[in-house]
Amino acid sequence: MQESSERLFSQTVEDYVKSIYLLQQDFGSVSTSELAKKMKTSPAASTKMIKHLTENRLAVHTRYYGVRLSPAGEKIALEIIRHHRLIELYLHQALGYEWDEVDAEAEKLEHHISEEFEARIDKMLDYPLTDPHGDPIPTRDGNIAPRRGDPLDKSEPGDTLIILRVRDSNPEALRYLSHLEMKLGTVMEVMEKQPFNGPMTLKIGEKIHSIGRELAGHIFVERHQVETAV
Amino acid sequence: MQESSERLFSQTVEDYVKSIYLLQQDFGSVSTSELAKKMKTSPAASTKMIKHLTENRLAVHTRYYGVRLSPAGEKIALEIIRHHRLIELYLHQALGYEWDEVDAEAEKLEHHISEEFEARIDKMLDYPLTDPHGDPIPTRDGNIAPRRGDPLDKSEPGDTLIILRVRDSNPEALRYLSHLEMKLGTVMEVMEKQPFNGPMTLKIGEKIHSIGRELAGHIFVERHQVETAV
DNA sequence: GCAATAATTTAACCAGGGTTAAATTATTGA
DNA sequence: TCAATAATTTAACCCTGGTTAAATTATTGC
Repeated sequence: MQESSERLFSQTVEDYVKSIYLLQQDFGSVSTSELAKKMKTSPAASTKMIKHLTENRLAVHTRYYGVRLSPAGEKIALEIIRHHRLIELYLHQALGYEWDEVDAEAEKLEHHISEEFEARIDKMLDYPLTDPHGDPIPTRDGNIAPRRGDPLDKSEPGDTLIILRVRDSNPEALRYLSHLEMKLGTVMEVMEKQPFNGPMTLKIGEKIHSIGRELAGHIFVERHQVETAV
Repeated sequence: MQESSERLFSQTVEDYVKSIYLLQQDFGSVSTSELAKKMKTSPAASTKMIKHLTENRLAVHTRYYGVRLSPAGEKIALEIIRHHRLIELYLHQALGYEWDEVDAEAEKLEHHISEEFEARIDKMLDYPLTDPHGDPIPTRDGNIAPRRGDPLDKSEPGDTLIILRVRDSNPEALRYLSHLEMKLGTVMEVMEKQPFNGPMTLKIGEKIHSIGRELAGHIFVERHQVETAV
């Protein structure tokens, strides 16, 4: 297919750059095999693309070590991520998608909307700051707020917490969380934390739930200020 | 890039099939060069794709004569056209796009929406029958109503007409028509038709407008039944 | 310190969808 | 009818983004 007239880099390049961005924010730099795994291709394909990105000054690579985006690469990543998160929120707010359904749809659309479309949904959503999973939406000029919250599995019994963000990677997990009434803004108290990486017991409203440590690591929380009477 | 898991044919194939459909509805069968022109590629590329479509039983080709879609090809074309026209209408109704802006945006999105998305906007628009240019929207099971209206340049002075459909191909023309208050449903009377392919004079409300014969050929109308008192 | 293992890179290849140039077939007008 | 022209097809090529297999480099355990 012929490349769109207004796009500078192919959809494939956009996808790789976005993936590097998301991986490097957790690990600083990204290995060939991590990238290959995320892109569902062979390490050889990953190596080739890294070379290509480096030649186009979108990334900096240290052989046998890893890759990082250059400022130019980061700019592109943030544009795509902005599209992705705006679309996710739009699907949720305007079309009634659940938070576990938005990622897959946004994944396809993010490369194909115009600046016009971006501007219109941004306005319609009243210039939102976060997507349906609590991730920050980059601004049009390429700024992004830090991700909020600490992993729930680091909290201790007695803590009263509010959910600020969840990992968007696993739709099943998201559906399970909805089912437990755990959503953005939900307030809960940590009751117990079983040893040997065992489950955590949480009090949500009047209900008690128990969730595994791994799932807890996908939920990001902050201490909740208990409201005080005047 | 890797092909999407749920799509059977590439976006390029989808685009060619759609173009063949649109061309063949005017001319019965489509020549290599017509197709190449529409796709903005070389005739050689067009020939190759025609061969590919034929091998995949999406089209039937007679060498040095032309190509037609098979029923399977037509089915794919109608799916894409359904996407296209639903998206156009959605952009118009839900996001305030003008009728001259919707085509370009829909052109890109039509290949990347899910069945889910299609179903949701279809419902939101209350199962519409036509797009913002008056073209019929195919049903989900692949039926399509005939295109309505006859070209305005075939009408004669004295005719009272209603606009049912316009060619969507030229955004500038569409903008010009809006500017003259000529939209779907607009009623007008033909006052004059200059000889030698000269302009037509039209009465719209209390205003008189004159438009060229070629533009008139892009407007499709039907005799308007004058409302009679009870 | 070095052999075994794991990760990375290179090499050789493939398919899709483009290109231009040359060859072929149809069509048309004298 | 037949030469000139126009359209179409074929051939040879390119680029992107994949693959697998082989070669190279790092890392780790003894």
